[in-house]
Parts: sequence; structure tokens; C-alpha cells
Amino acid sequence: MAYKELSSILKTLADPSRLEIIDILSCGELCACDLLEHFQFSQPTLSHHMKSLVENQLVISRRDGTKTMYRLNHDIITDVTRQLSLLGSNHTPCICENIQKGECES
Amino acid sequence: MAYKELSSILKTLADPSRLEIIDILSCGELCACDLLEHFQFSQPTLSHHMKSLVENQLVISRRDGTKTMYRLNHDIITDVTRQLSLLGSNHTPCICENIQKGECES
DNA sequence: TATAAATATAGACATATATCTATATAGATG
DNA sequence: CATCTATATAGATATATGTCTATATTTATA
Repeated sequence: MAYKELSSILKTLADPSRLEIIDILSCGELCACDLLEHFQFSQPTLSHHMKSLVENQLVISRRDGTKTMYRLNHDIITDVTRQLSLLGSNHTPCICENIQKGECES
Repeated sequence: MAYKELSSILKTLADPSRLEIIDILSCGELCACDLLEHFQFSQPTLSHHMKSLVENQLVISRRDGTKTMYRLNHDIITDVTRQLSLLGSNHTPCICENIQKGECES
């Protein structure tokens, strides 16, 4: 996963409300209106958050009558944590092999 | 770790340049000017990125003469991935226990 | 102390984002 | 088809962010 792609997913995760939504969905599928009950913001704001979660594949949605049901995409979340963990560990091959040290010496 | 605190760290991670900096630093300590060589943006922009990484404790800095040396704070990165993984898994206690289902039923 | 190298800060600017209100759309049902 | 419920979209606005140029600060050294 490239830096830009990973950063896009992290941007989606980097919001307190969306983190809470993910936490709530960790136990199973819920409809939008049940989620909305839990928050102080408006229905369009929830819809906006869910759209970004779905677009970045962190959440999967399906229609059930007039309701939209949401559930976590556990695979993506697992993948993100693995990528992040790999990035911070001393892995090979690594981009640091391309770094020229001491370029700023006089 | 609360949602807001975790989201602050994730915001810092959610930038392609900063992810690349973390990748580069994964192999060991480097000075700012060696990092700068690798990127297309200006020196103040690198300084800005390093400041946010240090303020969020993802990177640790120290002075060495006129140079500033940077190294990863592996503990924080490990902690973030653990928190994120926990959030997405079916853990207990979980906030989902407080959710009232079917509030939107007629 | 004067100068050079490395880094940090200040301020400006364009873009992105989180929120809102108002309105539109989709599906169920009388 | 008319209407209600649940959700989505449009458009506006305030704030945050990533970048730049210009300048200041810090440290070493002649």
C-alpha cells in the first residue's frame, strides 16, 4: 500500500466521531438511525461521515427497506494496522536504503 | 486512549509525506538535512512536519551541534496500532452495549 | 565578535473538512 | 397515487492544514 493510499484511509480514521462509529459497529451491524441516536450532531452530518467510511471501505453498507445498514469491514482495519506496524518497524526492503547520509556536511 | 486523543495522533499520521518520513526513520536516527534531501518540498515545510511528529510524540528529537537529529518513538506507533486493532475487534467492555436498537421504529 | 550552516518561526494563501439548514430521493404502505 | 419514514445531497460557512517566501534563532568557528 502506497503512502498516499494509506494516508487517505488514515484521514478517514482521524476523526473522533468516526472512531466512535467504528467502535460502535465493532459488535455488529446497525442502521443509521440507531447510530444517530448516540450522537449530538445532525442526520446529514452522520450521513457525511458514513459516506466517507464507506468510500474508504472501512464500512460496508446495504439497503434494508428504507433503512441503510452498516457493518465494519474488518479486513481493511486489520490491513491498515498491519501496514502501519510494518512502516514503523525495521523491515526490508526499506526506503531508508536509498537515503544518502551526510549530504549536508560542508 | 480516548477517541479524541487517538484521532489527534492519526491526523498526524494521515499525510503521505509524514508516513514516508516515518518509513525512512524506521531504520534509525537521521538529521533534518538528510531527510530534506529526499523530498521536493522546502526546508520550512519539513520543519513543520517534524514539529507535528515531535509534538505528537511519534518522533523524538535531540540537538547535535547545529543539527537536529530525529528518531522514531516505536512505543507510540505500537500503541496506536494496538488501539486501532482493539477498536475494530469485538472487545469487552464495548460502547456498543450502550446502543439502543430500534429507536427509529415507528 | 563576525560569519556560516542548520533549523525554526512568522505570516500569507489555497485547499480540505466538519458542521449546519434546506431540500431531494427511495422505499413502504394506505 | 399520496404520504410517511429513513437517508442522501446541495450549498454555505468557519476552521484546519500543507505549502510557500522571508526572516529569526542557534551553534560552531575563524
